[in-house]
Amino acid sequence: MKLSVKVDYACRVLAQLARLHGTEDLAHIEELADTEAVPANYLVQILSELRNGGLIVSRRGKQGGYALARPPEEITLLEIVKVIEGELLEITTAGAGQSGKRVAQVWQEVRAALETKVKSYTLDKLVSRTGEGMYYI
Amino acid sequence: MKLSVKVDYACRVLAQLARLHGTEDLAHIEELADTEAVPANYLVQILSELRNGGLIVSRRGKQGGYALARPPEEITLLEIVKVIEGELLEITTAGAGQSGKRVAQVWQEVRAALETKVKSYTLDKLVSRTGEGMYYI
DNA sequence: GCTATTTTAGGTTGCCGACCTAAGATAATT
DNA sequence: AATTATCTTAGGTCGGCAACCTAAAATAGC
Repeated sequence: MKLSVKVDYACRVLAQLARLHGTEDLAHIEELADTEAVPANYLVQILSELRNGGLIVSRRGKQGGYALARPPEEITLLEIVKVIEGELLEITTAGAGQSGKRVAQVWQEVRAALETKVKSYTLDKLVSRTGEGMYYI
Repeated sequence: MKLSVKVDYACRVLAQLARLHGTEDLAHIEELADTEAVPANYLVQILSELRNGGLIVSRRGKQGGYALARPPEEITLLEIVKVIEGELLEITTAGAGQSGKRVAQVWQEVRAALETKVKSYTLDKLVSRTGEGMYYI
C-alpha cells in the first residue's frame, strides 16, 4: 500500500498554488513543473483533473494560468486524494469466505479513522512551516 | 491507494487459524482455501511468507498442516501487513521540489497515526463477533 | 483579423507489480 | 516403499501508473 506519485505531485503543486493565493498572479504549467520538479507533460493531466474536481480554476490564452478555487484553509488533503484517486482506502474484496465480512468490516473502521486524520490537514498547513526555499536573513 | 487482495487473503486465513487455536488440529491448505475462498495455489505462497515471517508454524508430511505460532491476542493487523507487504504506507518520493519535504513530512505523520490504529486490532478481534457461519440454535 | 501564448483533450507507449497457475522437490507418516 | 502433505520456484497474464506527444480550442495583444 503506497502513496502514488500522482497524489504527491498534486499536493506539491497545490502547495505552490497556495503560496500564490491572495495575489493576482496565475501560475503557468512550466513554472509549476520547474519549481516542484514535476514532469510538465504529466502535470498537464493532473491539473486537468484538479480543475474538473473543482479544486483549481484556470484561464486560457495569453496571461492564462492556474489558481486555487478556494482559500487554502478550505482545501483538505482528503479532497485532493479523492479527486485524484477516488477512494482513500479501497476495500477490494466483497467479504468472501467465512471471515470475509468481519475482515472487511475491520478495514472499513480503519479507513474511517484514516479519513478523519487526512481530512484534518489543509493546504495552508503545507506552506506554513519553514521548508526548502525559505531563507533566513 | 487500495488494500491488496493478498493482505485480505492473509487476514481471512489467519482468522480461520485463530478459530482453530487451542485445539490440536492442524489446518490443511485445501480446507483453508475452501472455507476462505482463496485460490489454493496462491495460498501456498501466502502461507509460506507468513511462515517465514514467524506468524504461523507448519508441519510436513502426513498429518501435516498449519497453525498459529502465537496466541491470537498477540498477533496484530500491522504485523500481518508488514510481513506481506513490508510498509503499511510507503512514501515514494524523497521530498523533491520546493514543497516536497513538507508534503512528505505530513504524510509520515499520517502513516504514524495509521499504524497506531492498525496495530490496535488483533487476530482475536477478527473472530469474536458473529459473522457468517455463525449459527443460532 | 492575425499571431503568439496558453490551456484542453485524446491517444499511445513502456514498464512494473499484482495475481494466479503449474509442476517438480522435499519431508514425514504409515 | 508408498502415500500424503508442504516447499520452492519458474513462469504467464493482466491492468494500471507514469510519461510523452500531438492536435485542437481559447484568449490577449497587435
